[in-house]
Amino acid sequence: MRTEDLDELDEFILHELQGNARHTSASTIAEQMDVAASTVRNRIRQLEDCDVIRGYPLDIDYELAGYPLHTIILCTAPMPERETLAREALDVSGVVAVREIMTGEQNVHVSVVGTDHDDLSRIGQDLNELGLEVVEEELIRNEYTQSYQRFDCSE
Amino acid sequence: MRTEDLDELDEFILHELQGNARHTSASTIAEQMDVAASTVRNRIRQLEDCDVIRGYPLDIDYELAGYPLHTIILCTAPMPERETLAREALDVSGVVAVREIMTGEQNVHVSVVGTDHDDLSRIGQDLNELGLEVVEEELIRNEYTQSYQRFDCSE
DNA sequence: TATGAAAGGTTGAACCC
DNA sequence: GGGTTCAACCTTTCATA
Repeated sequence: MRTEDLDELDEFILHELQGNARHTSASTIAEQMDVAASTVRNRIRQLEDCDVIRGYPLDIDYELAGYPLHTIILCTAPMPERETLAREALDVSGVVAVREIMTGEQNVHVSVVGTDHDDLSRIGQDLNELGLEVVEEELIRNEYTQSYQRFDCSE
Repeated sequence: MRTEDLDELDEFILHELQGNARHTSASTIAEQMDVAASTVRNRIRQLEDCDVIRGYPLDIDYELAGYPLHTIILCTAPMPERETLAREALDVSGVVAVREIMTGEQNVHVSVVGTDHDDLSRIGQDLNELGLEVVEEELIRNEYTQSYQRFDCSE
C-alpha cells in the first residue's frame, strides 16, 4: 500500500481508532461510514500489514504510575554510530522513547522517566557509558497529543 | 488509585498491553499470570478510571501515510501563556504533539508532520501567529519507543 | 476484591459478488 | 476491491464468595 492508496475510509478509520483503539469496534466505524463491518476489518488489517499502523501503544500517565520525573535528555552521538546508539539507548532502564535528529549537535533525544533525581543521574551515566554524550536535560511539564486527521491546507 | 497501589499484576498488564493494546485480550494476560480473565478486565478498568491508562492511541507511520517530513519545532512562549499556547498549538493543522518544557528558553516543543517544505513553513507561520516564537526546527530521522516496564534499578 | 456463568457483541476466515 | 455467513472468541453484567 502506498500513500495514494489511503482513501477517505482509511483516513476515517485512522482518525476513529486514534485515542481509543482498544474500545473502538469495527462495527461502530462501519456504521458511521455506511459500509460493512468486515470492510473496516479488512482495511484495518491492510493498514497493519503495510505498517501504516505500526502498533497500538498505551498512553500511560507515568506520573500516576509512580514516575514523577519526565525529562528529555539531549545527547550527541558520533554520526556513524547514531542509529546504533539510539537503538541501544532504548534498553537503558527508564528510557521510554528515542529520537534520531537529522542535523545539529544534539542528534539523539532520549525520553526518560524516573522516580527521583538519583534515578535520572543513573540514566545519564548509563547513556554516557553507551557512548552518548549528554549535553542537556529538559524537564517536561506536560504533554498533549492530537488525533490523526488529514491535514487539509484549506483549514 | 495511587502509585503504591500498582502491584505486580497491574505492572504486567501495562507491559502486555503496550505495543498491542488492540489485539491483546484480557484472557491471554490472565493465563500468563494465572488469574481469572475477569480479574484482568477489572484491573484494566480501574487503571483507565484513575487515568494511569490515559488512552489507546495509534502508532502511525506518518511517512507511509503521506507525510514524509517529521520535525520538532522549538518555540518560546511567554511564561504565563505557556500552557494555553501549548494547547492551542494542537489545533494547528499538521501538529501531532506538544510538550511543555519546565525551564529554558525553548519551553514549548511542537511535533509536526508535513507533506513538503511549504507545509512546514505554513505551520511555522501559524504557530507564530498564535504567539509562539519559533526558535528552531529539527528534522526527525527516526523514532523508537520502549514498552512499559517497572524499571528495576538492579538491572 | 476475585471469581464464574449466561447473554450479547466482536472478530477472523472462507466464500461470493 | 466490497459483502455475507458462521464458528470461535471476547466482553459485559450480575451473582457469589
